[in-house]
Amino acid sequence: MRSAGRPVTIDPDAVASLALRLFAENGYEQTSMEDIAGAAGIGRKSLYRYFSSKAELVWGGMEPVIEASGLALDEAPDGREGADGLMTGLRAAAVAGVAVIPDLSVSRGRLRLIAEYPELASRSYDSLAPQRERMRLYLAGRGLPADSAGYLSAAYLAATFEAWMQWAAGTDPDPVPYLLAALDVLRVPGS
Amino acid sequence: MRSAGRPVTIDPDAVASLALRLFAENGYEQTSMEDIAGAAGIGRKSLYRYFSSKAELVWGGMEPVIEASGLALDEAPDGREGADGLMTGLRAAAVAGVAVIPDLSVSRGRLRLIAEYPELASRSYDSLAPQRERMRLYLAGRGLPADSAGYLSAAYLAATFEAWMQWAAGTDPDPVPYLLAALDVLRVPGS
DNA sequence: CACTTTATGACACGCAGTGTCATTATGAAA
DNA sequence: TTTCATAATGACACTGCGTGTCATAAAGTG
Repeated sequence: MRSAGRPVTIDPDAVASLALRLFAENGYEQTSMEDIAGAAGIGRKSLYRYFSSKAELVWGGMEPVIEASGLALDEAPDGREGADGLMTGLRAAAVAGVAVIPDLSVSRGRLRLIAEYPELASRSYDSLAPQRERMRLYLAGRGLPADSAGYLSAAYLAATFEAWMQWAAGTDPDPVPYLLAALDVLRVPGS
Repeated sequence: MRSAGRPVTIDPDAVASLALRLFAENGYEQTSMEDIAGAAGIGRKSLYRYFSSKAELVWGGMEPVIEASGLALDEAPDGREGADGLMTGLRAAAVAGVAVIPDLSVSRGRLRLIAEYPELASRSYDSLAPQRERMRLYLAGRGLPADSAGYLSAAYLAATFEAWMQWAAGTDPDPVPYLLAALDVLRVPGS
């Protein structure tokens, strides 16, 4: 319900896109927030209003993917289906993220940047934390012991993240085979 | 072969121990590097000579554990033993780290601090990177396809890290059962 | 007693991230 | 049109991490 006030004039997507280009050209660490703000024609403080951190400029674009993956979990059948059913749910969640990516080459650029700078890669732990919790609840809600659910969701996220990294490093158009191969290293305990 | 020069007067272990105490008392972010240096009776620059970052004060103490785990991999039998043999190697590596910990309660303190501050937890990705690479080579050197080795080592580290977190959150003296339970979510693909 | 080596810390700098506050642009109401 | 409320904007200042430089002090060696 916006009724009054100055409307938004900054396009966050355009700014993130610009930042990504600057990072690719001059390097992530060599590009300061002030550089980005200057190139975008806005002030540094305004930049921080849309992106809470420098890393957010890179990771922000991955959020729809993560969100879609979480939604797929919620929509999975909620009966007790056993270990095979759980693995099917994990596969569905992993693959669901791919569908919402408008331009795979942009995501590849993001992920390559993340792979190149440890500072960005380590942020995967934070960026994927909500998804880890969601996965944990999904598994625990289907009969998996609480501790196993925690271990499996942690392993799931690490494996799928590695799959995305592997895909980004190459030139294959489709990330799905990478994701499915990554899930092959997982196992639902007690089955 | 040190022949001349002023000998070391700073005890890094004592400084890290002091820092850990300050972090626990006043909070990690509320304790600046200058606070720590002041409490230790040294200068800020000298503090940085022994610890390359604030996080290093916390994570540094975990390095012997990680190193011991890596050594266990090198010492594992190097024949082609199949999937069961590989899992045995992983278990040996995970458990080997426990043996070198002089005082479990200190490690518990470290890990609780890491669990409390996302900034520290996300650093696990960097701190465990050498171990991830070692594990990858171990697996790839025993017949596992290169991509599977990458996925499995990523999942292994995430699961065992989560196991350490779970152990640290509780009061059980022995972390080994947590580690073994975590490895139950892993699987050697193609078997 | 020189001499060499090395720890030490004072000083300064760049940059991330945060807070405050005055200014400006806009739509809505009078 | 004028006034008013809303919200974006950016100027300024500040804390703290991490880095670099450089002069000084404390030891062992010849």
